[in-house]
Amino acid sequence: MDGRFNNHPFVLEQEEPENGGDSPLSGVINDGKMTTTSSTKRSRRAIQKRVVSVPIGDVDGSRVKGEGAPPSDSWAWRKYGQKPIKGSPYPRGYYRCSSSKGCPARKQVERSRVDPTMLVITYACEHNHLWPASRNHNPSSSATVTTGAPKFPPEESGVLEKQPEIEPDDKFVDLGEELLLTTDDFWFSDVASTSPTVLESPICVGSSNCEDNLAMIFPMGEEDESLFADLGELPECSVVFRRGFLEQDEEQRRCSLSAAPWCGSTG
DNA sequence: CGCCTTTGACCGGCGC
DNA sequence: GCGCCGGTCAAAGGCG
Repeated sequence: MDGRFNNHPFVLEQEEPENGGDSPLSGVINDGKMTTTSSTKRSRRAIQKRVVSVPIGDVDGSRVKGEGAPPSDSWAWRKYGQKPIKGSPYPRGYYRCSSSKGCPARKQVERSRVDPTMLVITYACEHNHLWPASRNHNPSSSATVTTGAPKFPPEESGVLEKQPEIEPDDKFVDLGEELLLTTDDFWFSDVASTSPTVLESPICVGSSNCEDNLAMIFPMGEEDESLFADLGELPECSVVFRRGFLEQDEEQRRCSLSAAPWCGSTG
Protein backbone atom coordinates (compact mmCIF):
# COMPACT_ATOMS: atom_id res chain seq x y z
CA MET A 1 0.00 0.00 0.00
CA ASP A 2 2.67 2.34 -0.53
CA GLY A 3 0.75 5.11 -1.88
CA ARG A 4 -0.45 3.11 -4.73
CA PHE A 5 -3.38 5.40 -4.59
CA ASN A 6 -1.54 8.54 -4.15
CA ASN A 7 -2.64 9.39 -7.60
CA HIS A 8 -4.82 11.90 -5.94
CA PRO A 9 -3.13 15.01 -4.84
CA PHE A 10 -5.39 15.19 -1.90
CA VAL A 11 -6.20 12.56 0.41
CA LEU A 12 -8.05 10.06 2.10
CA GLU A 13 -7.36 7.35 4.28
CA GLN A 14 -9.00 5.31 6.78
CA GLU A 15 -7.55 3.43 9.58
CA GLU A 16 -8.41 1.29 12.40
CA PRO A 17 -9.08 2.98 15.64
CA GLU A 18 -6.41 1.16 17.42
CA ASN A 19 -5.44 4.24 19.23
CA GLY A 20 -7.61 3.20 22.00
CA GLY A 21 -10.30 5.53 21.07
CA ASP A 22 -8.94 8.94 20.80
CA SER A 23 -10.29 9.29 17.35
CA PRO A 24 -12.83 12.01 17.22
CA LEU A 25 -14.36 10.02 14.56
CA SER A 26 -16.97 7.62 15.52
CA GLY A 27 -18.60 4.94 13.61
CA VAL A 28 -21.91 5.15 12.06
CA ILE A 29 -23.16 1.83 11.22
CA ASN A 30 -23.75 -0.80 13.71
CA ASP A 31 -26.58 1.10 15.19
CA GLY A 32 -28.31 -1.77 16.75
CA LYS A 33 -31.47 0.23 16.56
CA MET A 34 -31.86 -0.16 12.90
CA THR A 35 -29.65 -2.89 11.63
CA THR A 36 -29.76 -5.51 14.24
CA THR A 37 -29.32 -8.19 11.69
CA SER A 38 -25.64 -7.62 11.39
CA SER A 39 -25.38 -7.69 15.09
CA THR A 40 -21.72 -7.07 14.80
CA LYS A 41 -20.28 -6.69 18.20
CA ARG A 42 -18.01 -4.04 16.90
CA SER A 43 -18.24 -0.79 18.59
CA ARG A 44 -19.05 2.25 16.60
CA ARG A 45 -15.44 2.99 16.25
CA ALA A 46 -14.80 -0.34 14.79
CA ILE A 47 -16.84 0.52 11.80
CA GLN A 48 -14.97 0.73 8.62
CA LYS A 49 -15.35 3.91 6.78
CA ARG A 50 -13.97 5.72 3.87
CA VAL A 51 -12.93 9.27 4.07
CA VAL A 52 -12.97 11.44 1.05
CA SER A 53 -11.76 14.95 0.74
CA VAL A 54 -13.45 17.09 -1.78
CA PRO A 55 -12.84 20.68 -2.67
CA ILE A 56 -15.95 22.55 -1.83
CA GLY A 57 -15.67 24.41 -5.03
CA ASP A 58 -16.46 21.24 -6.82
CA VAL A 59 -19.32 20.16 -4.77
CA ASP A 60 -21.03 23.34 -3.91
CA GLY A 61 -21.94 23.55 -7.50
CA SER A 62 -24.67 21.13 -6.86
CA ARG A 63 -26.31 22.57 -3.87
CA VAL A 64 -24.83 24.85 -1.39
CA LYS A 65 -26.65 24.75 1.83
CA GLY A 66 -24.75 26.43 4.50
CA GLU A 67 -22.17 24.26 6.11
CA GLY A 68 -20.98 21.46 4.02
CA ALA A 69 -22.74 21.14 0.79
CA PRO A 70 -23.23 17.48 0.21
CA PRO A 71 -21.15 16.39 -2.69
CA SER A 72 -23.20 15.39 -5.61
CA ASP A 73 -22.50 11.79 -6.09
CA SER A 74 -24.75 9.63 -8.07
CA TRP A 75 -26.83 8.79 -5.12
CA ALA A 76 -29.61 10.57 -3.47
CA TRP A 77 -28.78 11.54 0.06
CA ARG A 78 -31.08 12.80 2.68
CA LYS A 79 -29.80 14.69 5.59
CA TYR A 80 -30.91 13.26 8.86
CA GLY A 81 -28.87 15.17 11.28
CA GLN A 82 -26.23 17.69 11.94
CA LYS A 83 -24.02 18.20 14.90
CA PRO A 84 -21.26 20.50 15.88
CA ILE A 85 -18.10 18.57 16.36
CA LYS A 86 -15.84 19.24 19.21
CA GLY A 87 -12.73 20.91 18.04
CA SER A 88 -14.14 21.73 14.70
CA PRO A 89 -15.60 25.09 13.84
CA TYR A 90 -17.81 23.44 11.35
CA PRO A 91 -20.72 21.16 12.04
CA ARG A 92 -20.94 17.72 10.63
CA GLY A 93 -23.85 16.70 8.55
CA TYR A 94 -25.21 13.22 8.52
CA TYR A 95 -26.64 11.89 5.32
CA ARG A 96 -28.42 8.74 4.49
CA CYS A 97 -29.13 7.23 1.13
CA SER A 98 -32.62 8.05 0.11
CA SER A 99 -32.47 6.19 -3.14
CA SER A 100 -33.61 3.10 -1.46
CA LYS A 101 -35.51 2.70 1.74
CA GLY A 102 -33.46 -0.04 3.21
CA CYS A 103 -30.20 1.24 1.95
CA PRO A 104 -27.74 1.36 4.85
CA ALA A 105 -25.44 3.67 2.99
CA ARG A 106 -24.55 6.71 4.98
CA LYS A 107 -22.10 9.47 4.87
CA GLN A 108 -20.91 12.27 7.03
CA VAL A 109 -20.01 15.55 5.54
CA GLU A 110 -18.02 18.14 7.32
CA ARG A 111 -15.74 20.91 6.40
CA SER A 112 -12.12 20.39 7.05
CA ARG A 113 -10.79 22.30 9.97
CA VAL A 114 -7.49 22.92 8.34
CA ASP A 115 -8.92 23.56 4.95
CA PRO A 116 -12.28 25.20 5.02
CA THR A 117 -12.28 24.89 1.30
CA MET A 118 -12.26 21.18 1.58
CA LEU A 119 -15.06 18.91 2.53
CA VAL A 120 -14.36 15.75 4.37
CA ILE A 121 -16.82 13.11 3.48
CA THR A 122 -16.91 9.95 5.43
CA TYR A 123 -18.73 7.13 3.78
CA ALA A 124 -20.07 4.32 5.83
CA CYS A 125 -21.84 1.26 4.63
CA GLU A 126 -22.48 0.48 1.07
CA HIS A 127 -25.60 0.81 -0.98
CA ASN A 128 -27.54 -2.38 -1.12
CA HIS A 129 -29.27 -1.54 -4.29
CA LEU A 130 -28.49 -0.67 -7.83
CA TRP A 131 -27.70 2.80 -8.74
CA PRO A 132 -30.14 5.49 -8.03
CA ALA A 133 -33.14 3.45 -7.42
CA SER A 134 -36.58 4.67 -6.66
CA ARG A 135 -37.01 8.27 -7.57
CA ASN A 136 -33.71 9.13 -9.10
CA HIS A 137 -33.82 5.93 -10.86
CA ASN A 138 -35.05 7.54 -13.97
CA PRO A 139 -32.51 9.90 -15.43
CA SER A 140 -35.18 11.71 -17.27
CA SER A 141 -37.08 12.36 -14.15
CA SER A 142 -34.07 13.18 -12.09
CA ALA A 143 -36.01 14.45 -9.19
CA THR A 144 -34.69 16.88 -6.69
CA VAL A 145 -31.98 14.66 -5.63
CA THR A 146 -30.50 16.02 -2.54
CA THR A 147 -27.04 15.93 -3.80
CA GLY A 148 -27.54 15.60 -7.43
CA ALA A 149 -29.21 13.28 -9.78
CA PRO A 150 -27.50 10.29 -11.18
CA LYS A 151 -24.97 11.83 -13.38
CA PHE A 152 -23.62 8.58 -14.55
CA PRO A 153 -26.29 6.05 -14.81
CA PRO A 154 -25.08 2.56 -15.45
CA GLU A 155 -26.20 2.76 -18.98
CA GLU A 156 -24.37 5.94 -19.57
CA SER A 157 -21.40 5.06 -17.53
CA GLY A 158 -19.59 4.61 -20.75
CA VAL A 159 -19.72 8.29 -21.18
CA LEU A 160 -17.34 8.69 -18.37
CA GLU A 161 -14.46 10.63 -19.60
CA LYS A 162 -12.97 12.00 -16.53
CA GLN A 163 -12.66 8.72 -14.80
CA PRO A 164 -11.71 6.33 -17.50
CA GLU A 165 -10.29 4.12 -14.89
CA ILE A 166 -13.52 4.03 -13.11
CA GLU A 167 -16.57 2.44 -14.44
CA PRO A 168 -19.62 3.29 -12.49
CA ASP A 169 -21.45 0.40 -13.81
CA ASP A 170 -23.98 -1.26 -11.72
CA LYS A 171 -22.35 -1.22 -8.43
CA PHE A 172 -23.80 -4.48 -7.63
CA VAL A 173 -26.56 -6.58 -8.75
CA ASP A 174 -28.98 -7.59 -6.18
CA LEU A 175 -29.69 -11.15 -6.87
CA GLY A 176 -32.10 -11.61 -4.14
CA GLU A 177 -30.01 -12.32 -1.15
CA GLU A 178 -26.66 -11.71 -2.62
CA LEU A 179 -25.08 -8.53 -3.54
CA LEU A 180 -23.01 -8.96 -6.57
CA LEU A 181 -20.39 -6.57 -7.59
CA THR A 182 -20.43 -6.05 -11.24
CA THR A 183 -17.77 -3.49 -11.39
CA ASP A 184 -14.45 -2.74 -9.93
CA ASP A 185 -15.55 -0.96 -6.93
CA PHE A 186 -18.81 0.51 -5.99
CA TRP A 187 -17.25 2.84 -3.58
CA PHE A 188 -15.02 4.19 -6.17
CA SER A 189 -17.56 4.53 -8.81
CA ASP A 190 -19.74 6.23 -6.36
CA VAL A 191 -17.26 8.65 -5.09
CA ALA A 192 -15.27 9.09 -8.18
CA SER A 193 -18.25 9.73 -10.30
CA THR A 194 -19.26 12.33 -7.85
CA SER A 195 -16.88 14.94 -8.88
CA PRO A 196 -13.82 14.96 -10.98
CA THR A 197 -11.85 16.38 -8.20
CA VAL A 198 -12.93 14.02 -5.57
CA LEU A 199 -10.01 12.71 -3.73
CA GLU A 200 -10.30 9.47 -2.16
CA SER A 201 -8.22 6.47 -1.73
CA PRO A 202 -8.86 3.27 0.05
CA ILE A 203 -5.71 3.22 1.92
CA CYS A 204 -5.24 0.62 4.44
CA VAL A 205 -2.66 1.82 6.73
CA GLY A 206 -0.69 -0.84 8.38
CA SER A 207 -3.45 -3.19 7.83
CA SER A 208 -2.58 -6.69 6.96
CA ASN A 209 -5.96 -7.01 5.44
CA CYS A 210 -5.16 -4.19 3.21
CA GLU A 211 -4.33 -6.27 0.26
CA ASP A 212 -7.16 -8.45 0.99
CA ASN A 213 -9.50 -5.58 1.02
CA LEU A 214 -8.08 -4.18 -2.10
CA ALA A 215 -8.49 -7.46 -3.71
CA MET A 216 -12.09 -7.27 -2.92
CA ILE A 217 -12.36 -3.86 -4.28
CA PHE A 218 -10.34 -3.74 -7.38
CA PRO A 219 -9.62 -7.03 -8.95
CA MET A 220 -12.65 -8.43 -10.53
CA GLY A 221 -11.88 -11.06 -13.02
CA GLU A 222 -12.81 -14.63 -13.42
CA GLU A 223 -12.94 -15.11 -9.76
CA ASP A 224 -15.82 -12.81 -9.59
CA GLU A 225 -18.19 -15.57 -9.15
CA SER A 226 -16.44 -17.06 -6.23
CA LEU A 227 -15.93 -13.63 -4.91
CA PHE A 228 -19.55 -12.83 -5.26
CA ALA A 229 -20.39 -15.93 -3.45
CA ASP A 230 -18.40 -14.67 -0.57
CA LEU A 231 -19.83 -11.27 -0.79
CA GLY A 232 -23.19 -12.74 -0.57
CA GLU A 233 -22.38 -13.92 2.87
CA LEU A 234 -20.31 -11.06 3.96
CA PRO A 235 -21.79 -7.88 5.15
CA GLU A 236 -20.99 -5.42 2.47
CA CYS A 237 -19.89 -3.04 5.11
CA SER A 238 -17.20 -5.29 6.33
CA VAL A 239 -16.07 -6.10 2.89
CA VAL A 240 -15.02 -2.80 1.58
CA PHE A 241 -15.28 -0.36 4.33
CA ARG A 242 -12.51 1.10 6.16
CA ARG A 243 -12.21 2.94 9.31
CA GLY A 244 -10.68 6.29 9.26
CA PHE A 245 -9.64 9.17 11.30
CA LEU A 246 -10.76 12.54 10.36
CA GLU A 247 -8.03 13.83 12.42
CA GLN A 248 -5.58 11.93 10.48
CA ASP A 249 -7.27 12.73 7.33
CA GLU A 250 -6.78 16.32 8.00
CA GLU A 251 -3.26 15.86 8.95
CA GLN A 252 -2.61 13.87 5.94
CA ARG A 253 -4.34 16.35 3.83
CA ARG A 254 -2.24 18.95 5.39
CA CYS A 255 0.77 17.04 4.33
CA SER A 256 -0.57 16.44 0.92
CA LEU A 257 -1.33 20.05 0.52
CA SER A 258 2.03 20.94 1.72
CA ALA A 259 3.98 18.82 -0.59
CA ALA A 260 3.60 15.13 -0.82
CA PRO A 261 0.41 13.83 -2.29
CA TRP A 262 0.00 11.74 0.69
CA CYS A 263 2.18 11.25 3.64
CA GLY A 264 2.17 8.48 6.11
CA SER A 265 1.27 5.70 3.83
CA THR A 266 1.25 3.46 6.76
CA GLY A 267 0.50 5.78 9.46
C1' DC B 1 -48.85 15.51 -1.65
C1' DG B 2 -44.42 13.97 -0.93
C1' DC B 3 -39.77 14.71 0.22
C1' DC B 4 -36.13 17.14 2.36
C1' DT B 5 -34.05 20.14 5.78
C1' DT B 6 -33.64 21.68 10.36
C1' DT B 7 -33.55 21.30 15.41
C1' DG B 8 -33.91 19.13 19.82
C1' DA B 9 -33.76 15.13 22.57
C1' DC B 10 -32.20 10.57 23.60
C1' DC B 11 -29.00 6.69 23.63
C1' DG B 12 -24.66 4.39 23.50
C1' DG B 13 -19.73 4.26 23.82
C1' DC B 14 -15.49 5.79 25.73
C1' DG B 15 -12.42 8.21 28.74
C1' DC B 16 -11.26 9.80 33.18
C1' DG C 1 -19.56 5.85 38.34
C1' DC C 2 -19.88 10.24 36.01
C1' DG C 3 -19.33 13.21 32.32
C1' DC C 4 -18.51 14.19 27.52
C1' DC C 5 -19.05 13.45 22.68
C1' DG C 6 -20.79 11.48 18.71
C1' DG C 7 -24.58 9.47 16.22
C1' DT C 8 -29.40 8.64 15.29
C1' DC C 9 -34.31 9.30 15.68
C1' DA C 10 -38.42 11.90 15.67
C1' DA C 11 -41.32 16.03 14.95
C1' DA C 12 -42.24 20.37 12.64
C1' DG C 13 -41.81 23.42 8.90
C1' DG C 14 -40.80 24.60 4.15
C1' DC C 15 -40.37 23.84 -0.76
C1' DG C 16 -41.09 21.76 -5.25
